[in-house]
Amino acid sequence: MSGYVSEAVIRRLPAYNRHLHELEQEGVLQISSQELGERMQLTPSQIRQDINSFGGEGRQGFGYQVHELREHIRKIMGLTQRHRMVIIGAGRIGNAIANYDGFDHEGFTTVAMFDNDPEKWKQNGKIPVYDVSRMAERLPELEPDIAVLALPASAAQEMLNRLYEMGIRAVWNFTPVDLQYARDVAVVNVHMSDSLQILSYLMKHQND
Amino acid sequence: MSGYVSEAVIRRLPAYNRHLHELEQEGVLQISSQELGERMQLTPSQIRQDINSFGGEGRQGFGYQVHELREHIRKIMGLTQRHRMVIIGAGRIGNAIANYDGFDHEGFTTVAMFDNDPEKWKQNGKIPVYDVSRMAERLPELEPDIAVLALPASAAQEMLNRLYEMGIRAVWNFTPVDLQYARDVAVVNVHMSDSLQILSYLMKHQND
DNA sequence: TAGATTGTTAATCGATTAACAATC
DNA sequence: TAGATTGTTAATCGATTAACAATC
Repeated sequence: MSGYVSEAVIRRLPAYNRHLHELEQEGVLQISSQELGERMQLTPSQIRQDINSFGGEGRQGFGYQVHELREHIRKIMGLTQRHRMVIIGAGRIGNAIANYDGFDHEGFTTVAMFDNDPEKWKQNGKIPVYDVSRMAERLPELEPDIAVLALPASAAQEMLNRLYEMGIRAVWNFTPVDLQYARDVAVVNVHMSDSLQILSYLMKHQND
Repeated sequence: MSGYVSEAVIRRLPAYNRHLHELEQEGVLQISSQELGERMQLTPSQIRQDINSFGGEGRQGFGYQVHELREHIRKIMGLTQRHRMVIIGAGRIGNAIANYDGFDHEGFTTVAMFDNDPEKWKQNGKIPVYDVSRMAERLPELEPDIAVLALPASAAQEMLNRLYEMGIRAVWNFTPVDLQYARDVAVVNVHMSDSLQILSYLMKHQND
């Protein structure tokens, strides 16, 4: 039965999606919680708990239909519809995201970028780069549902506030800032420095 | 007393470091678990439990010395020493990492990149790009302690194996692959697609 | 049907929060 | 000293694991 999906499960959903996709490509049609667990390094018990919590269905004695289960996951994750992203900041990170084909392939299209440097106001491959001060005019026609923050940390919070006023309710944050936001906004952080610091910690404590 | 530091605490360490750094820059000398908790969106209780678990010390009636606490955290995270990184893959992601000044500033220097495209075997700003097939010859003089995987997913696992043979014991993985590795290797993943998919999930379930 | 594996309840484990005595 | 806030123990909460009856 599909009830409350815990944060812990939500964080694992992309891994389920990824592993089931791999299985599909290998031509595997059906898999038990035992086998999937070995692959994903989770216990069979946890696999079954997880799948039940988000309403996936298996068949006693057989296991789970790979394709059916993946489609169910894609549906509840909102991956069956396309998303339109605007990237705020056309620096290294902004451009790396804009040019990474993978996201487009997974349903996330970058429709425009914004920067305050006039040098950058030009077509960048398929993606136009606009003046960030003209964002309010541009957004209605662009119809983005996600904004990507790839600008200096010092400008991040105020930009989020502006984006909120313009109707943006989902933000993918690449700045090393813990943003403050209303409860009706979804924010996911990619704190790369944090992740590198964790690696440093693990290196130092490998033998503990 | 400094005992076992849980995974959950390790994941929060970079945020402590970041917030204490901000406080230092604001000229704040001392802070209570109450105030720090408000800032970091954690309960005072958790702050005290966390700090005690990694051996930080406060003073009853006063709170924690900001600078002293941060230095303690930097020390146990291994951030007081420099790290030398090699980036495997000189594509968009590899270059974005190489050229992001922030990491260098925090003690992580990129000493070289490797790629299999001869077009890219040249000096890239301050960073040389070498032939990936010559990695074994190059690594001894470069003395890296971290390898960054920024190459196609299909090549990631084998590259990790090769790097292990060459003595690398810390890997920062940007490929969308769950790698298999020996217990004496530290691996931290930056699964950007996963993070974007989680955003998609949150957008869809904002009103649940 | 018999065997396998799910769905689900119960037990365990770990992390967070609460409470308060210790002490600066 | 009195007030404030830590350090630490106990209580609670949530997530993971184990167990097993249901059932394909």
